Amino acid sequence: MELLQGTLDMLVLRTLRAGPLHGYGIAKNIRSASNEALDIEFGSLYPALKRLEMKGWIASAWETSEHNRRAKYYKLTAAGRKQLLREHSKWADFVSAVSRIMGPAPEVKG
Amino acid sequence: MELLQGTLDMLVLRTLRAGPLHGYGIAKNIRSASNEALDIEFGSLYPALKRLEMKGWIASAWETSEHNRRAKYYKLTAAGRKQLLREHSKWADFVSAVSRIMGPAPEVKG
DNA sequence: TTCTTTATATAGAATCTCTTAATATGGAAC
DNA sequence: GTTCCATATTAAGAGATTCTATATAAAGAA
Repeated sequence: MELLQGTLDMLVLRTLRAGPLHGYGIAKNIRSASNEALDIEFGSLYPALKRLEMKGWIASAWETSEHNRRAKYYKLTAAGRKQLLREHSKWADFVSAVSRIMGPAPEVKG
Repeated sequence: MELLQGTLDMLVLRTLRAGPLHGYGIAKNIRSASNEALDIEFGSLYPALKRLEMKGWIASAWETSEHNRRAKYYKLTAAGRKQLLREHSKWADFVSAVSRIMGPAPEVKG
């Protein structure tokens, strides 16, 4: 599923709240946590991780993965934690505003 | 407020469901219907209207507005109505998937 | 005649996501 | 040993949408 622009960063930060994880793991985590509804493309994810690190919201370190491969582990910084709160709150406001206009979702068609 | 990419078209279609309206009116309508939360920029709206018309989801005609000015009135086509259903349903699915991951919105800070 | 509101349009920048492809290694299967 | 699959990262380029800024124009009020 294509993501709406702007949600990826938030989803990544939220996923890292549970602890450090490498890129591949983040993507798998989001995918399974959403019941396969959200499929993160690596071509979107890695630029996003770079972005988030440049902004100081996550920090990275090379380590060995649980499958004995080298992998870059990312973890939330204190600033990232605050950013996550801001983004979550903003997202909730946005969804609420859009829902006010859209009304109840249409019936699922056979 | 910045819109998430992809929601503008849906909001426009939804607004036109109530009847034909010109661009300026659509923007004002969305703004007030969202309690001033969603502020549509004209630089986003007019390209969107062009896009929607090219796709056959809306049709336009020049008329005289309620303030006696020339204005281009847009109305939903049958295809636009179907498209609106699709987009609304997809939006609901997306919000549901993201919410599953994000959990409850954070408390509002003073 | 000046200001505010109504009304449309376009160019260009900024941003994000997606497609595609390249690279590399560990472990299992054969 | 070598082939295949899952794991893991990276980068280039395209595509799409939104935003900033600007130009134009006319009705009506002051």
